[in-house]
Amino acid sequence: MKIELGIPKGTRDFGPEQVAKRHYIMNHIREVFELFGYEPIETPAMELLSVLTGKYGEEGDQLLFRVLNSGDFLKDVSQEDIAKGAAHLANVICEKGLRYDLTVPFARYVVMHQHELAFPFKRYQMQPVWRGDSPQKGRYREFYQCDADVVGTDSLLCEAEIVLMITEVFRRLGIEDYTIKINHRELLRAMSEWIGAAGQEQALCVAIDKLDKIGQEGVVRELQERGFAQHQIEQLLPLFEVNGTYAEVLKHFAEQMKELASAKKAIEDLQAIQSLLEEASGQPLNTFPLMLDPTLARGLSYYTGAIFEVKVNNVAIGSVSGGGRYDNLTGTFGKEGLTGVGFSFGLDRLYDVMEALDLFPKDTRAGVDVMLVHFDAESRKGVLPLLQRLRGAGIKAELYPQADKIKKQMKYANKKGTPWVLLAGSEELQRQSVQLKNMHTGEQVEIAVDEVVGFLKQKLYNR
RNA sequence: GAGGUUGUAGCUCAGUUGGUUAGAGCGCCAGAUUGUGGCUCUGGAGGUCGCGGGUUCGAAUCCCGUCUUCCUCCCCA
Repeated sequence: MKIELGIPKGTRDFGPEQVAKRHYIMNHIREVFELFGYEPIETPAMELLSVLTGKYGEEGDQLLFRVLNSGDFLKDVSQEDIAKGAAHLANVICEKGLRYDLTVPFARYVVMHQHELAFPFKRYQMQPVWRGDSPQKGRYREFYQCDADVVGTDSLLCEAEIVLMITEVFRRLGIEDYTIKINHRELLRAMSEWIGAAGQEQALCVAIDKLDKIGQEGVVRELQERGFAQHQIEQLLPLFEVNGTYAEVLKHFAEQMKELASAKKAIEDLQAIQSLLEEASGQPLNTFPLMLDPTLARGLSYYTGAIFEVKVNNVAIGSVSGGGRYDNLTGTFGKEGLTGVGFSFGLDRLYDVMEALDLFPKDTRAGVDVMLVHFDAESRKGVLPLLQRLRGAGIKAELYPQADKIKKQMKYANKKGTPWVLLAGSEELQRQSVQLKNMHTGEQVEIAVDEVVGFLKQKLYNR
């Protein structure tokens, strides 16, 4: 019987080469997170739907993958439930779902473990998340987020350090041309108040967020469709023509909206972030690729303060990182008064960016340094002690396991990109020596068994 | 959720207005080279043309459905 092979839509397999590259990115991110004092945690792939729902806005809830209850999931279903439709029924027969991001599970974790934690609590987390939207470029149904959050402090130093972490990770990865966009939810609120549309900032955000995609005319049309009056739109438009440096944009808004409390809060925060960033780094703000973008909105509904998004320039992939401050995410889990801020790298998009810009080093693959070829049972036995000596010395080594022809063994090593091959037949073993062949250059030397470790160490580490 | 696109050998793709036995390159296997990969030469294996139905004497080709791929919108990492 032949079964149909495949993997679910929007998921992918990763081969050794891809995994090596993914680890390369994750290792750099991990190092930077730890450098800034964040500690790792992990949480389950599944969360209770009661934890997940209602945190991501309406759209987000629809993109949740639900997990069917085990056993007889129909036993408590009534005709009434069925009549109420699929959306209702899903809540009856599913009580678990795959996590949609790492921030909400983190908030849940903090509340559940609050007595064990030292606040401010700084954690990082690199795990897959799942979203049920249709796959396309840079968009997957299963992808990894590399998330760093701190809860229990409203210090804007955290925001400044997020900028520092982003720039440090990008520096290490070799990504040079990128933009960190920053905005503030209160500034968006101020804008909606300013045009007399208080409470409609959600609709406003969705429309103006598209400015760079559909242009000003498109945004006007979008705003009209969403029920904004002509005079409101006209009042709004000049705000987006403001461009210039972070400080200039900030100054513009400070002058325009000084009488609004919401604007005041946003402006104070953004100014504080600027000076903290300058003080922490010892560099003026213009050395950072930071842009104050009043049209940046971000859909996740739990953000309340500064929001971030990072875009790599000249690569057609969506944002590779995003985040922001959320004032009361733990409140819904019963722990009031905890404010948090965090951000996340999208590993898979970073991977796509690195690939597009050809930024991966050539030797990320985790193969062995040397493969031992054997000729027969006798020579295999003779070479086995050497295998362990190599490994003992920290040299990655393997012995081709079965009795195939030399040609086939060599081919195997070549295909895996193994840089060195060690051959030892009865003649060499009798002389207490082996043949070492460099697979890149084709050069081969005969060398005493006792000198192999030293020789390879020198060749491998003194390049 | 809306629109478009793709599917033929392991991979990348040809395949004419529907017409004999569906092709190429790369890869794979074997040999040239019985203790040496990568280059070269020779030979070989490998396909239910995504799946289901329909039109036709005849379908990879036309029609319908379905799944899948990739892309755009929405939204996001």
